Parts: sequence; structure tokens; C-alpha cells
Amino acid sequence: MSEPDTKAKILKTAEELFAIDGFHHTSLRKITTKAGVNLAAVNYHFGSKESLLGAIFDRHLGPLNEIRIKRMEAVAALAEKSGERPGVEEVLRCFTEPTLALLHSDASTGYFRMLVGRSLSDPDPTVRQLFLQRVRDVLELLVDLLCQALPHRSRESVAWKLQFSLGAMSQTLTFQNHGPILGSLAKDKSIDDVIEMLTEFIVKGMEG
Amino acid sequence: MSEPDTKAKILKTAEELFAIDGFHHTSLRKITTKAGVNLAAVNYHFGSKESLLGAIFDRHLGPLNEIRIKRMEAVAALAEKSGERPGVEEVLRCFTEPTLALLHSDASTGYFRMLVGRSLSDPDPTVRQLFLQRVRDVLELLVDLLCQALPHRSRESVAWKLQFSLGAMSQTLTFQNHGPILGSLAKDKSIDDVIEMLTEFIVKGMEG
DNA sequence: GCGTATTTCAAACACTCGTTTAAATTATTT
DNA sequence: AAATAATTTAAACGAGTGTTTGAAATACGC
Repeated sequence: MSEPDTKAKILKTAEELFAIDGFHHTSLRKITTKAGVNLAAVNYHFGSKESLLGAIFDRHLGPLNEIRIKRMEAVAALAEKSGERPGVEEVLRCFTEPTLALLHSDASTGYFRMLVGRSLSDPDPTVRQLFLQRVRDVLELLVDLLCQALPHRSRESVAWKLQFSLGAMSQTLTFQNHGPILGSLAKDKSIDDVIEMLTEFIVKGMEG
Repeated sequence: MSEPDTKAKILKTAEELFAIDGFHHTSLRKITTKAGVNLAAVNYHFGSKESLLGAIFDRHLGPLNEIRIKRMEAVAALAEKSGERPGVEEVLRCFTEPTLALLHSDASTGYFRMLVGRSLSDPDPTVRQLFLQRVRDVLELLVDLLCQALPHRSRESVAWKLQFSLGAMSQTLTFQNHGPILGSLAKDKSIDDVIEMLTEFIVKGMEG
């Protein structure tokens, strides 16, 4: 190979540009120019622009979901053994806290955080599907656990509240990307603080 | 004029297509073909594609925001007079309930509902700005009132929670558009029921 | 060092897009 | 009815898109 891996450079650059400008507003020419590789390299290494996005998702979402599922299974096992219901907060943190861990493990994942936020509510069904098919299993498991934690609520009701929560997450994850909707406000908080506030918000909403 | 108002036909058709397919995935050719008017009519009557979107926003957002502001001012006046703080739920409903009223006033506004949901989290800053500049004043007033209702919370904290709420609303408003994230679940609810659940969700999150 | 396979490269392809133009048509005014 | 203004129309413009191609360059096995 000539340079330190053309494929890796494309992945890194595309992740950043997709996060900042969005999938459809980022052309392959912008990516390849910024990465310093040839235009045709994307189609050669990834097949298509869509597959490139899929590869970016896979890179981070695989490990992340593994951690989430392990934590949720642990919570479920503990609940089974003790005979008590799992707590709503305990369950939800299985989902939100690994995100924080990911963000701290590698500075470059900040872009991935934004990309996920975008993908949750992208107008294009292709982008949403590409993302959702990689988290569907985790979400189903999450609903299962939440139903255990909230036995008096219907599954539909729990699913809808999770939908609300994902919307709130989307707004959070794109932080410093979209920028807060309310201009001057709410700027001087770290992503950690914001995610903590978010977690409290959705826990109360779920329980309420 | 030849037909029952070319301009009106464009507005109606564009509103529907922007809501369903998103602003950038809807070409002027799709709009004009479906509306049965000439391609150049959009630029003639509205100047540009962006201005067309702005005109769609103006049409519904003007009346809607007027109602919201009046309700909020009434709540503020009552609080002043009685010397008591307004309730969080009371304040938030000033914002959410007029949406319901709009949806019931005219069946065709269902598309506008989706369009607003999209615009709240569109990857393109142009679309977001176009929308946000028309609701900024209402949102600022809403933060003011929420701060009155929650005097022990910082303004930043309130603004962030409103940001979370708007994310949750976005997911709700695109309902039957994006489709629920969780496939088979959460489908057989009317938009009224869902908005009621949403309101309860964000009230608890705000208070918590 | 040679031959094979992999990777890079510039160029072109086939579209789609929003916008503009200038002529033809329709409405309105005088 | 003639003249002016407003609207509609078909066609083209220029720029941008993802993808494909076939030749050049590089890397690797023997």
C-alpha cells in the first residue's frame, strides 16, 4: 500500500463530513478530496456511498451494542434471581451510559455521536433504515426490560415513550452540530452533563 | 387566471411532498408535475424553492403562534395577579394544545404536522433556520414562563430540557411518516392520544 | 526479476437539479 | 377594440451528483 490505508482515511473523513453536513449534503468528491484519495476509491473499496455509511455504522455500533446487550442481560438476570423488578433508571442507563464510555474512549468518536443523532431523524428513509437495522435488536430488548420495570404500563405505551426518548436523544447527540435550538442558551455544558440531564429527563418521563 | 390559482395548488402540493419525502428529496419537477402546473411557475410565484418552503411555514405558523402567545400571556397575567407561580403543565400545554386544535381545524394540516416534525431536526441548516426563525420568539417566551414555573432551576437547565422536549415532539409529529422506530409496536393510536402521552412525558421530564 | 494481482488514477457517462430565458398566451385596463 | 400587464409555456443552461471504465502504477508471491 502506498499511504497509511486509503480505506481507513475514507472511513475517518466520511464519518466527520457525514456528521457535520449530513449524508446527502456530502458528496463523494468532498470526501475524497479532503481525504487526499482518488474519487473512484470509495466505489472500489466500499461499493457505493450507502455501503460506506453502513461501514461507518458497523465500526462503532458493533462494540457499542455488545456492551449494551451484556449490561441489559445482567440486569435481567439479577432481576430474575432476586425476584424483584428491575428499576427504570437502571434499565435506561444500560442504554445511555455505554454511549458516554464510547465518547471517552476515543476523541474522534465525537463525530460519530453527531452522526447517530442525525441518523435517528434523517428525512431520508434509506439513511434511517441503514441505522435502525443495526440497533433494532437492542431496542426490542430495551422495550422488554422496560415492560418488566413498568408492569402496569402497556407495551405500546412503553414503546411510544421510548420513541419520545430517542427523539430527545437525537437532539442531544447533535449538540454542537445543529447547535441548541435556543441560541444563546444552554451552551456551556459538557456533553457529559447534557447526557446526564437527558437521562434524568427520560427516566422521569418513563416513570411518570 | 386560468385554473383555480396556480399559486395555491403549488403550496398545497409542495406541503404534502415536503412532508412525506423531505425538502431536499422533493424536486420542483415532482411538485409541478403533481400539481399540474408548469415547472417555471414556482420561481415565478415564489422566487425560489426556499421561499416556497418559507411561504408554507408562514401560512400555518402565523396563526398558530398567535394563539400560543395569547395563551401564554394569559397564563403569565393570571400568575402575576394571583401572586402564585404558573404550573409546568399549564405552561407546556399553551404550546402543545394549539397544535391539536390546528390539526382538527383542517384535515390537510396533517401534512404540515409532519413537515414541522421534519424541520425540527433536518440535517440541512437552511431548512432548520427557515423554520426556527419563525418560532424563536414563542420558544423564548416559553422558556421565560417555564423558568417562572421552576424557580429553583437554572435557565440553561430549563432550555436544555425544552430542547429534549422538542426532540421528542419531532419524533411524534413525524408519526406515520417516519413510522415508529419500533416496527410493529405503537401503531394503533390516534395522533390525539400520542400527543397526550407526549405532553405527560415532557411535563414529568421538566418537573423531575 | 518476472508475472500476477491489487490498487490508483484521470476521464467520461448518464442523470438530476434549481433557475433563467424569451416567446406565446391569457387577463385587465383604457 | 386596442394596448398594456400578468401569467404560462417549452426549452435550454450550467453546475453537481454517484458510478463506471480502462489504462497506469504499485505491491506481492515465486
